[in-house]
Amino acid sequence: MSQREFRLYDTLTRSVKPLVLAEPGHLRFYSCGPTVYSYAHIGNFRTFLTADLVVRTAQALGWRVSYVSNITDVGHLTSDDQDGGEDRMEKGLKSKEGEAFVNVWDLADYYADCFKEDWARLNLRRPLVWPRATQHMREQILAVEHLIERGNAYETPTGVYFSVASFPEYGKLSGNKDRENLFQAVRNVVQDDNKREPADFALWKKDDKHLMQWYSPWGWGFPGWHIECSVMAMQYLGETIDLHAGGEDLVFPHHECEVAQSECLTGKPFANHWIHTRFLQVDGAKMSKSLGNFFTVRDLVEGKGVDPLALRYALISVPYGKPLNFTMQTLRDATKNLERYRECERLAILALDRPDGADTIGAELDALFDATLDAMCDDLNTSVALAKALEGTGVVFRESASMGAASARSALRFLARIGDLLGFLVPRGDGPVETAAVAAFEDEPPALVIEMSERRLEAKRVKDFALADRLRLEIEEAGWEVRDTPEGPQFKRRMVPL
RNA sequence: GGCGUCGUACCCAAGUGGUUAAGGGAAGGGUCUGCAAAACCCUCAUUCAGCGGUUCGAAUCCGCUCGACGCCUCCA
Repeated sequence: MSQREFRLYDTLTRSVKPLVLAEPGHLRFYSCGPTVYSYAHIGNFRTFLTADLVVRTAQALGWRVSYVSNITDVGHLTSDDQDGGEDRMEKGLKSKEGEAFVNVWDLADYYADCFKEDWARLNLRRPLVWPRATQHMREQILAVEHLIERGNAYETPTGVYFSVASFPEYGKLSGNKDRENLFQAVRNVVQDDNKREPADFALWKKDDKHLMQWYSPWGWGFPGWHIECSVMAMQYLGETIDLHAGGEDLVFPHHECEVAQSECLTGKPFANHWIHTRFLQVDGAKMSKSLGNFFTVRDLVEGKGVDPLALRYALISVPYGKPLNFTMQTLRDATKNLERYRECERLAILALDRPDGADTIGAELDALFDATLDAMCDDLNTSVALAKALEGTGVVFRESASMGAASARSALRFLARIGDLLGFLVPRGDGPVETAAVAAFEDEPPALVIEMSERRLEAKRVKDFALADRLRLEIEEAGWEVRDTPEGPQFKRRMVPL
């Protein structure tokens, strides 16, 4: 369909290079998802949005996409670790919010459901599967057995460990190649004297006291953190995948360890291309609960009345490879732009009823869509993509007064394509974002507001403008804005001051 | 200690060797409007943290200085 190359920065080779598919036209893509011990925050979602934009761009190129995004529901602790490490799921259960759950399984299910809800709110594409670690225990145990058979892993009194020395390429992804540095880097984590090398990491932890445990050839216990992704990626996508994604923190140790395990299991490259999303900051600092700058999607949407699609727009406004400093101003800017698209769409829909006329904007809009897609293919340059897409609204607005139905159809087609590619526009009447929060921005105002509006219209008719203005203020106090248009009053939910 | 990123207007931000330094937000002026809102038009960096260097030519390459930040530890 398209001759375009999809270029992405590759962590492994530290360069921007075209995404090469093992099977032409079919992208096999694995993205590391969250651990469901609490609500996912907007930083998590920045990473998932990167994956979403990869999927959308690939689809715009006409590729078939096999997209897998896991859910980690085993609470790996300070993982490779000593017994003092605290399990995150367990910690979640002991926390204040955790009191509501009967056990860690219940907790995991709850947070996984919330995660999917937030996923839908931000209009992320659903993956082919959402595999969960607990549902692939057998495969993980088999993988560990194979690694022992191949001499890449060994059993100790506390578990089964991967021998880093058995895989000379260990460190190729993160650059942690230097032995001394590597030992230095892991010095605090690894305090198991039975390990052959400090950098060796756990494939299986023996623990018959753990809240989540399974029976294995090594007795009761639970799997190491890294093995689940190796196993699930290979199960759903094959031994070599085209692209693997995650947050920048996962480069080491998680992805480094995935590479080691997977390549020792198959003797083949695990992933041909790796992308990592930079962390999001809030008000210039790392997001943390203690700084009070920690946001979840639901905090913003339910708590502050933020339009989830505006949140999406804000979160993709800076390319994934650069840090994004999220502020309320970011959100305001995004909201403003999104409103512009919605107004643009409204005018185009109105123009649909006019005579056809000549399509005066179709070609220009097609070119702008191409420019937008080009930007996305250039290492997901969302800043440029957003700029090009927004130019399209200007084209439509300039024509809007004289626009015939033919042009209107082109405008709507453009908006639909941009919506597909960037995901912040949802086709009317369509339901991928099936939440009340989104609906709230499109629904009718309450009867009281309608009634005030009618009184205001009457006041305007009799030219009692003082009364009309007073009524407008009252409507605003009720949380709505009125705009007078040739088609009658338009209502818009008043933006919550951020 | 190791690895890495960034510093462009009031704010966000593109641009990484060569026409007038994208775009958005905010701000100011104008058109339109009973007034607004939306939309449209105009204005808004001789300059890219600072200092040197390379080059015919640098925001873009090199060096130093200053400043901000991330990872290496559970983390997206």
